[in-house]
Amino acid sequence: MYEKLTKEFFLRDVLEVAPDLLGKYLVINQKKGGITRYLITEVEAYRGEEDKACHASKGRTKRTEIMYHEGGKIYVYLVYGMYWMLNIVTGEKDNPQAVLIRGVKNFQGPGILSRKFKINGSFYGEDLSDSNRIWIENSYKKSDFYTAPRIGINYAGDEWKNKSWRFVLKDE
DNA sequence: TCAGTGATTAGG
DNA sequence: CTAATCACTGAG
Repeated sequence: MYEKLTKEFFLRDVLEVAPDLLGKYLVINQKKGGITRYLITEVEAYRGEEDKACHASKGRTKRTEIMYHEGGKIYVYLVYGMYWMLNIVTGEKDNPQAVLIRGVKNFQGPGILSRKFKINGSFYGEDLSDSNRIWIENSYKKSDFYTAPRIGINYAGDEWKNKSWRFVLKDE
């Protein structure tokens, strides 16, 4: 049986946690349909107030508050009036970072992923190591991945737009 | 390519 | 209160 990841896993820097999440399992427990596991295939890192693509670059607000907590919590928000984005807060307290779950096996795209899993605002702040409806499980397979620029952040300016902070699992 | 869609944010 | 913005998707 796989092990649920504990808080320590998420307390590291987002650039360590993000690639480490590839090949692990996102586990969703829905009342109807029961427990399902999905292989994480694509993620992006958003790192600190200086990262112009990170929501925390605009400082601490009600929405970004959770990113200032210590790692292991869920950060969700609605974009374009339709799509919930699923993020995992990483790093130490007062160091705003998060990993966007951009794709799982058979479900590429963060919007449709959340629609399928019925992720919504009620997941905001949920603790991944202490939740009965969403968590991450370890896997022992070696994950080969490549990196690429993040998507949908043209507003961030060249320096941040061009960083290869998107991590994609190979051969999936 | 481009519009739908509504929470969030800054500003008056 | 107003108006702009937006870590997306699916249709054409």
